[in-house]
Amino acid sequence: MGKKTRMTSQRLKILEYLKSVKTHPTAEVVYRHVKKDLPAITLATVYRNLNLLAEQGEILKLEINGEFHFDADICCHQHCVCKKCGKIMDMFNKDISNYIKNKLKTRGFYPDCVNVMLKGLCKKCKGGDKNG
Amino acid sequence: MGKKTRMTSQRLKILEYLKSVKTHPTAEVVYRHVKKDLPAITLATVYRNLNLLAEQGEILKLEINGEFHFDADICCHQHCVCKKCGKIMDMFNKDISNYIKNKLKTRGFYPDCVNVMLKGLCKKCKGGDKNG
DNA sequence: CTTGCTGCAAAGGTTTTGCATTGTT
DNA sequence: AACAATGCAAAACCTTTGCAGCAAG
Repeated sequence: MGKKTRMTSQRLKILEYLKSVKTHPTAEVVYRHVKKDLPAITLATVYRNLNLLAEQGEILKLEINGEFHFDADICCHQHCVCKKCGKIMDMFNKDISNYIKNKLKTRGFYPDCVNVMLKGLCKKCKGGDKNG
Repeated sequence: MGKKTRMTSQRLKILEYLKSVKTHPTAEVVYRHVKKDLPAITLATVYRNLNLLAEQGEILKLEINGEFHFDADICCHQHCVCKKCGKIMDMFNKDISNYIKNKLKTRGFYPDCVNVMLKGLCKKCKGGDKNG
């Protein structure tokens, strides 16, 4: 049985904000937005809630370029990260995730989550990149 | 054309060490091992070299649990990370990588690297985990 | 010789933590 | 009334950077 938790205004706002965007924000960005409605909130509280929500499986915690990013979309999808501008894009390809799960003859590993991350260039950066 | 670099004893040792192990060490771990042969080397030098080698595509830089890990095996493979003990295992499944590459109809993203990471429990931790 | 690389030390940035207080349940 | 969660401040942590001297080419 999971640890007992309480629903606070802070936690609710953080989750609502995350669910309202598709941008995979960092804790700092979540903090800046949530602070508009809850001026007294601190970054520490944001971190604590994001980590707790991630532990509970309510949100995803992604590691990108040395920072944690958070995503309220916990359905199977992939992430594309532009090496130049840092933009993070979602890619919804059920086939890929299903294929990986079916292929999993890992003999000795029991996965509960499959993370697919593509690094490269977005359309805009590819277009302007005459050297790459 | 790539930036001009020099092969130093430090860089060579770091690369040799990475190629000799299958453990995906952090910079700190690389530092501790390389220091045995090069007592004067500093952590800063290790970081600089690891980042340089990664930029040149000679090694992989992985983000796992808030730290960077390095891997001299640049062939297509996947990583399994145990959520309990932190162990990182390789999984060599050419099919998965090929499948992803073939499926990539990303319309507006130009990937040059596909990163597949599985999180879950290793055999040992699964065995001893009566609550999971 | 040139200039890329090193060691050293210090700084930078993100994330976590201790503690007294607050607020859910 | 319990005790989970908060705000505040400080710490912890990993990684990067400035600089003067060193060394690979």
